[in-house]
Amino acid sequence: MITKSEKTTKYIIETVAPIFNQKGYSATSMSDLTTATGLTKGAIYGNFKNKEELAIKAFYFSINQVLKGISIHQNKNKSPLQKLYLITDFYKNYYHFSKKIGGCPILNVGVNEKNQNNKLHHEVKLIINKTQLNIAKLIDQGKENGLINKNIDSINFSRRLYSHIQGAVFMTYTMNDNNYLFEATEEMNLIIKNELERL
Amino acid sequence: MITKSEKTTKYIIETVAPIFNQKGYSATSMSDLTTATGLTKGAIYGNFKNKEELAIKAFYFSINQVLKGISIHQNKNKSPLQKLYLITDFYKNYYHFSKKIGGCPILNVGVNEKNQNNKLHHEVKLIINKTQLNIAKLIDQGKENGLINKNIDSINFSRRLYSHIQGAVFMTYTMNDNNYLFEATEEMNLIIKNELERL
DNA sequence: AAATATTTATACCATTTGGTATATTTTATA
DNA sequence: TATAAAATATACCAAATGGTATAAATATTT
Repeated sequence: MITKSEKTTKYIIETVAPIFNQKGYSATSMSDLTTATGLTKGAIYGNFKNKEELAIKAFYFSINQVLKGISIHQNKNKSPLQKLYLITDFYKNYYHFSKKIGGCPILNVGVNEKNQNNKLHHEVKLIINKTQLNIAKLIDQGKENGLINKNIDSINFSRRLYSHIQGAVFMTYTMNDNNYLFEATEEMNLIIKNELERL
Repeated sequence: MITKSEKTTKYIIETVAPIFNQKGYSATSMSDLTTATGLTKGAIYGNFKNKEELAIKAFYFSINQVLKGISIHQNKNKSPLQKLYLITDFYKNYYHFSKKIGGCPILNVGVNEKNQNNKLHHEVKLIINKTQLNIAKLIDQGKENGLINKNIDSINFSRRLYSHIQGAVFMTYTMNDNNYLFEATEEMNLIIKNELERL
């Protein structure tokens, strides 16, 4: 059964996540959260230990939105090689996608919480490592299927790809210019084709 | 003649710049600044209109440290093509370099002040545009010298290069792993060689 | 429907925030 | 060295900060 507080807990997290994502942990005040939710501090502190706990849960909510988005997009094809292309394709629309959740949580928390909130920053590192490993796994599967060049260092390629993507995300956001993501997608697709694909 | 306040003004900016760079504008408090400088609020507000004005001057100080670093490094060679390689080479040591000034001011302000301090965010956009234009100019000079392929779209290539660099800067900082910058430098050098250089 | 448990609102707390008016000290000028 | 000017320190301000104790209201159970 779903209790009342479970519902409000969920409601708070969902309403608050984009705010934390936009402003960062320390720049987001409790009053930001009460006005956004329409609730009082009593309600918030009744469901969360403190601001930090709420921020971490909100971060996980935002991250899951992104991961779900990627996952759904990837399911459009079963081939591991095509799944790689679907990743770069997902990021083509990432500016529009992530705007709805207050920006890219990985970029924002990665930069904002470095030397600030260590717990949050720890979480973002875990997510990045996990994502990179998933990409590397795809490459390994492609090798087994004979679609991807066996000489490729999977984890190294995955790191390069991820770094490339995040660079374009940063530029697109900072310059408010979608083209960085478009250009990077094209470039990455070429790299995948030239370096990964087995002729 | 150099007045007393000009000296303290400079001292304040230099001491305070890495703090703003690390923590961001809103997370840096006046008390952070007084304890770091050993001065009182009276001294600071005697030399700066408010926290924002100081933050902007501090940002410019940090940025100039980076631009100076690049400039000095570039002066090692006169060829525009070699100057491009010297840019990527500069970023090989950028983690160590920028740590001394509290991180990469472009990355930090670009992300931190998006939707926060508009003045600061405006400044970072100007710097990025300026830097990208400078890279494009180098490419154009290389074309004139006959060293660089004339079919290259200079500004497009410059944007890609810059995006690539910032991605590696983000990853290196967030993951506390220098290798992202090393790997990106290698990759960029190859791209320059394969796409830009005229055989 | 009454009693109990859960959830939310209210009112408060000490501390910190950015900023200012003024007193004090330090520096430059006469 | 006395005096004027500039720079810094002190003491304060209202507003906002994260957090809490408790009262009120809402659900749940009996």
